[in-house]
Amino acid sequence: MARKKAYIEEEVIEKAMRLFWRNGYESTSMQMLEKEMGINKFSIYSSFGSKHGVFLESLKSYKKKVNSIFEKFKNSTNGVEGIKEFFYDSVNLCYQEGNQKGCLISNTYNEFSETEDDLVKGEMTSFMDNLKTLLIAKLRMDGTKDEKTITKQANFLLLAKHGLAAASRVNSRQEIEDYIEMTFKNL
Amino acid sequence: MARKKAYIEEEVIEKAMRLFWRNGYESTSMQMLEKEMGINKFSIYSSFGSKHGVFLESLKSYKKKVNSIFEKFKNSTNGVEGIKEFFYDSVNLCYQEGNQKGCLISNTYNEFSETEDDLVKGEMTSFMDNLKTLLIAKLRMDGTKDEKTITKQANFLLLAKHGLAAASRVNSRQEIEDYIEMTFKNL
DNA sequence: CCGATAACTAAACAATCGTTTAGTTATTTT
DNA sequence: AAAATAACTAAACGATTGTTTAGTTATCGG
Repeated sequence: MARKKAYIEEEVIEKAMRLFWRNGYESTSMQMLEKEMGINKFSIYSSFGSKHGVFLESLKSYKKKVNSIFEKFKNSTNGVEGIKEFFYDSVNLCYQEGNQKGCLISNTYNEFSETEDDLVKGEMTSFMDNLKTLLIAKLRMDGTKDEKTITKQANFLLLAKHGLAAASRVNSRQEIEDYIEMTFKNL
Repeated sequence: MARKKAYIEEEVIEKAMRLFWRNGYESTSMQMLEKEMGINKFSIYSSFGSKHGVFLESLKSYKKKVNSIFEKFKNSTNGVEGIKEFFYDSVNLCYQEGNQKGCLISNTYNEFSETEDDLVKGEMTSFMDNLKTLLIAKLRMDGTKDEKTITKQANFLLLAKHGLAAASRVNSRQEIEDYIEMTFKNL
């Protein structure tokens, strides 16, 4: 052993994540990352290998935030009402600290949809698949719908969720909440 | 007068627009524009001044496409049913030529939301304002709703439209159409 | 306390970014 | 046909991109 790291990797990734969240991948430069993370380029590269590596770790860091919301959602036994609560929780994350950065997952989905970055894309699709499975499970809870409407409503909600995330970059929180209410009025 | 231009500005901008539509502003380089537009950097700069100028013209070119859809929408006397048709028309544009590039306006809205580019942002907000005015006018047509619900439904539809545009980058056309049907089921 | 080693600083890397400029080619007008 | 002029080609611009590397500093185990 020799000299110790003067930073904690989890902490600097959290900061990097916030930068990517706000600006996206392409518009965030190593220079900006250096400044925001508070460490030298060398340290960034020795810890995460590349800018791409920093981004991948940032995605994981964001997913941790989302996971606690997912966990609550998973444990809910309220059916459709539970989905609605989950939507509210997700929106709250988008407006954290008064910011309007949208959802990092959705932002990334959009930015990378025309690329061939399989690593990032893999993270995206696995996320969406998990969400869909969860939605279907919750929709089944009410016990009144047939499988066909459940599939349809799950797709609907998945798309609404993605739309919400996109809209939370440009719409006010009030508009978003109105939208959620309207969406769940007849499910 | 001397030598004539070997290209038509409208035509090369149409090509540039398709590139921005697919990749966004930041990820599209002058090199790519040269290749796609089929003209030299010099010609691009002498015609449009800068990359930013090319983008602004591209936005206008896209708006022309949208305007024909708007025009039809404007002339519709079908109220909510007319809005639904408008949504379908808009989605068709997003899936033009079998592509899945979303809507250039929405894509731009997302990409530029954290910038301070007032020119681009101006184009965006004016677009959204026009759409909202139109939506309200159409919602009034049915004559059964009070102003409060009209405002609420207009906001809802505006957000749904934006969400649809975002989703059309990653979702299948069938999913999008299901979403539209579900959205209009109770308006 | 000393040699080993890992983390740091800072400078440089090649490549690419958007932009400009010098030099050549083609068209128009006199 | 010659002079004028605008559009072309192509090379270079400085700045910035992501990445690497050489040299220094700090901390560890022996």
